Amino acid sequence: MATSKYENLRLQYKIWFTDETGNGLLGDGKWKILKAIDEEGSLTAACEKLGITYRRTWNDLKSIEKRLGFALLEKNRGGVDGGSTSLTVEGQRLIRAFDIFHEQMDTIMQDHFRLLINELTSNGE
Amino acid sequence: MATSKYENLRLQYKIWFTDETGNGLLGDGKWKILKAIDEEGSLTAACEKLGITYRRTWNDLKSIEKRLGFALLEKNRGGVDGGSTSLTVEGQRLIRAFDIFHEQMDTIMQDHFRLLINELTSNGE
DNA sequence: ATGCGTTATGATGAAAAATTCATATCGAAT
DNA sequence: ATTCGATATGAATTTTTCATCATAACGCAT
Repeated sequence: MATSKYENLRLQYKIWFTDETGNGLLGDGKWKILKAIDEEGSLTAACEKLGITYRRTWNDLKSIEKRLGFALLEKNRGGVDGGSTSLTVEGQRLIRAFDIFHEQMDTIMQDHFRLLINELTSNGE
Repeated sequence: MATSKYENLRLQYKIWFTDETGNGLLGDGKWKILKAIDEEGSLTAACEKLGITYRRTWNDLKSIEKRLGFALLEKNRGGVDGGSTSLTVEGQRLIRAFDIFHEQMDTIMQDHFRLLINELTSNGE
């Protein structure tokens, strides 16, 4: 049995943090933004890097700040270079934790998915 | 340290199947619909059960049929009872597989999430 | 042949989300 | 005080998504 109707199925997933009532706090989108900010040191630069609009990103970050109880970002405006945005230590720890979690989930998910596909293809058709 | 800024964080996730190019094929929403159809034996009844519109559901199912290579549903219309919709054997196997996968992921996710929170709360603050 | 309940579809409109455009604010350096 | 580049926001516009309404087609039983 070389091919099966399941062979081109892929698995995708999303994870996100919420508060006790289920309101979204931090998900993949904002996680990527925060990572880019950490690398670039600037919101504007991070947006260019990701190819998303400044306006949109700014809204997203505002909603994070509003919902999360503590600061992830340190913003400075003015100055000779116009300003900058960077992550607080806690922001860095949080995205690092998200990184690790993603790595773990990637492998676990795909492992289990492979098993699932095997089962689907073997016992039937 | 009784409380921490992380203590009311929760984790949520979504999984879905796609084709090789990332187009969504089957996710939680359609999975629930299919389950309801399997239980009710009718699209109309399934929609009422879930509290969603027939029109919407019908669109969703059409998109599944279009993208997936094989049939999940067996539809009959007319007849004394007006008609019916049921799952094919393969449809049943697929949603059963989704069930199992979800169960596995639920426990794995929460286990790893707990570890993550522990790490966040212990080494820092 | 007609009545019934279900599947099948088009058309319209409302609501929400995303994008675009414009503009204000800030502060170090000159 | 003026310049400059980045942050901060409002407002309008477009796009996308979702909900509603109306209506056709179907086929078994009577």
